[in-house]
Amino acid sequence: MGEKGTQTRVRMLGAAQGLIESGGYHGAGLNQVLAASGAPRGSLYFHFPSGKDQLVAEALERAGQEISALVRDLADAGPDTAAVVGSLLDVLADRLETSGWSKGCPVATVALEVSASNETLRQVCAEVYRSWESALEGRLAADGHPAPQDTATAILALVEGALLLARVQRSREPFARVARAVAALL
Amino acid sequence: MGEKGTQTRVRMLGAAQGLIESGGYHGAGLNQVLAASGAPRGSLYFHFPSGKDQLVAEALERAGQEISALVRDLADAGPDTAAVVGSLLDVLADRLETSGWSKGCPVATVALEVSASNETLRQVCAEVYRSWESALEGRLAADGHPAPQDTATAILALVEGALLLARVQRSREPFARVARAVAALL
DNA sequence: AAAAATATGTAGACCGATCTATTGAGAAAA
DNA sequence: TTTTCTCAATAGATCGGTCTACATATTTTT
Repeated sequence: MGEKGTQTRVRMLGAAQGLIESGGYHGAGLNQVLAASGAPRGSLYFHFPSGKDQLVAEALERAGQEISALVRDLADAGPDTAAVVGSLLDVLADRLETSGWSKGCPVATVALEVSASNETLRQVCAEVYRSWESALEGRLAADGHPAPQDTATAILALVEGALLLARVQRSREPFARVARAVAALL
Repeated sequence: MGEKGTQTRVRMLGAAQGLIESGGYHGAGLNQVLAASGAPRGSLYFHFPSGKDQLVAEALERAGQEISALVRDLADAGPDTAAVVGSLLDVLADRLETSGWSKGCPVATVALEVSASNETLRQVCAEVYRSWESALEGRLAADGHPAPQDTATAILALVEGALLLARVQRSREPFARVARAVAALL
């Protein structure tokens, strides 16, 4: 794989990631991905021989790793779990608002869209959530928290719920309320 | 509106509701709605002159009212909020599992799909969530709970998060964990 | 070092399928 | 008879995917 090839590939993945995040699987039409990345149609099937599903799967994995890295960074920096989750909510709320309420959870939309119709992509999404959950659980266990597994799942559910509600209502309010609830929970 | 007309209309709404719930906006193709309801193409545009968006909007409102009624019934029956939320989670988990992991939140998928591209439907979804939230808040306030607003939003976020995670992972486990977290929260 | 051969990408025309929407004739109900 | 509603044919756009020709590197051969 030459230099130019990788560049095009990365551009296409980035374009797909952005479109998926704001409009899900069906919101990321191949024509739009191509237009956004400036690549012609043939290049897509050169770099992603299995077509759209392969492109979407790789874009989801990339997005998943980005959030994982974010959680890891915050987890290393924060004094305790409560502070970590607090700043995670802040970062996500900022990201959502500054994007014009279009960038919420990068996998939730696809997860719900395809969970009943595309087993491969469903598993990709499940794996992403699993990795986030275990990152949270690790930090909770390190803090000596009782029931780290239950709490990690609950925090993930709260964050996903907040992302959904805030996006639909176009308001940071759900984040603020959830943050206070998390403080009470931990 | 005659008897036969209403029947067709209701059948179409029901078909749309089911398809939307398992595959979202794009999962509910008009051909599928028509096939599932046994109605011809022309009838759809007779009963829903504004086309697909009107059909989807009414289906979402119907689904919203069904869940509102469920929450209201449970809220009237349960001894306290913790018990109410517990049985709500049970009912939703049963519904999800028995449907083959296809019936989660009836509005979440559409909400995420269209929140950046269809202002009308976005507002319909926002209104549905608002009504559920206020139903929860009412029960919390009646129980004399401190910060009923924060807690209602947090519970709704938890429930939505659990529906998402359980559906993607095809497991009741997220419900069980969230239920224990809710018990700790209340 | 020059030339030939091979691998790596680019480029867009084109295909069948599917999508939502429109139309108008005619059956059923009031 | 007039309104209500059904029914299928059809339109036009867009979808994901395939195909072949072409350009640009990289390697091999002479």
